[in-house]
Amino acid sequence: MINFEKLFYLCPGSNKSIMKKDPKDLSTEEKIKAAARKIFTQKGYSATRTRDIAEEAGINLALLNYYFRSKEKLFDLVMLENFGQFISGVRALFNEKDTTLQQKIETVVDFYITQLKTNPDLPLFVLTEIRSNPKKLQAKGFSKDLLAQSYFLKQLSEELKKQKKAIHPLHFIMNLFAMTIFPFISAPLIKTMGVGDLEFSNLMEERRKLLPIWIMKLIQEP
Amino acid sequence: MINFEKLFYLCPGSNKSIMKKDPKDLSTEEKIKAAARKIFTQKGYSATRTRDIAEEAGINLALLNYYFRSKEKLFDLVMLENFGQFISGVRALFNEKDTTLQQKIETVVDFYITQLKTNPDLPLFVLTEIRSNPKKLQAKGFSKDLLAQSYFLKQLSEELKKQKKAIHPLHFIMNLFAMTIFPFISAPLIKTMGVGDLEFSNLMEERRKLLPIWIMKLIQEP
DNA sequence: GTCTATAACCTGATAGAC
DNA sequence: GTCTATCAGGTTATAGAC
Repeated sequence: MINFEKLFYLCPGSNKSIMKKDPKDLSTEEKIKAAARKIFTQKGYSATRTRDIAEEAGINLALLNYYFRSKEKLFDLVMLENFGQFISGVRALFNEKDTTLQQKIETVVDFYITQLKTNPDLPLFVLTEIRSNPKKLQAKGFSKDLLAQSYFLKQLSEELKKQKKAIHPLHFIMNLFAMTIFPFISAPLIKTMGVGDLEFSNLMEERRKLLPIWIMKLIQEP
Repeated sequence: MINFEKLFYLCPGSNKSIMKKDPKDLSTEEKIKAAARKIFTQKGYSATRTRDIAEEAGINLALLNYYFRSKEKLFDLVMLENFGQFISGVRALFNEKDTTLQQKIETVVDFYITQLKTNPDLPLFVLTEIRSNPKKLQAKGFSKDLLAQSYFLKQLSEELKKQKKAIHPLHFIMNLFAMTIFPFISAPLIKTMGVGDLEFSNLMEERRKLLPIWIMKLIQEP
């Protein structure tokens, strides 16, 4: 077993990164940020009105500007934290030296499924905002060597070489994230086809165990 | 080989469903619709200003309301066409009686990869709008029996039974669409990691061949 | 720090001339 | 059918009292 818990604490804005507090104990600033986070993530930048955030936070509209100056500044803050929560936790994991490839895959699947069960709106938010503003990625220090220099990629490449597979390792990384994240993104569609909330949740629990097996099988078998 | 081309013609709004015309030959109404389609799909409902659509169409703002009465009416039109393009084509395919499971999977992969190469913004648009307005789905006649009653599901279930796998068939359908669509959704992220446009395109071509093999392997092997 | 009131701006929609 | 000019409504941001 590896340091699974650690991932959560690495995520800025994670539920687990702050001690749980009674909403009444949060400072006004924190209340606004929490409300903004919730509504921005759900509806995106343009569809969110600062009035809604103020109401959700239980404070006055003017206070929002008092603390954060503008809607955009507040958004940038939330956006960076959401993005961090979505991806930064993986950075540390990718460079663990003392875990196998399979263990890393198990951890990624486990981490995201847990994360997305409580925060299903995150991927659509992150992907939409990245598309409409790719610059802010690099500002966050996100660059090509996050993956390229990672120990994870090294392990994966070696495994592929061992199997004599001349397939780009990126294919398997895409498969990993696709199979893990996509079901949550398309949940509204899946639920339209007669899958209830409980059944959906159960399916995701099954995937927690199935995905690592499947992904390893694609990597290892001829 | 099956009727692959047919799928395109079943898609309202598909590039292939209209003869290609010089933009100058399009009627004003068509020009507005095309512009609206482009900008709505790229930026979503709220972030789109009717002024932008008018400019893109090369006409005046007032004309937009003259032809379509309101922003929302225009959007609904585009939304239904986009949604149709994204999913309706599959309906017919799912009920072909004379193709094998594997052939259907090959066709779905082929269809979506071709579709998404020219229209990569479609999935994020469709998924975002479905989440914020699930009702419009049923209005379009989309219901649980699209999949539940399909011949595709029947074939898949039988194959699983033959392999004595007690795994919900939905898992494999999720895998199919996830592995096909997700790479396009996350393209901006992938390109940040040093993958150029050409390399990305090549990777997708490789997936056209690899995905059916992988998906069948997961279904068939123990 | 927090509120009310209001300024400044933006956006969708329409009136009316051509 | 197409345009210019403008209205009506809503949104962000600020001024100023407490």
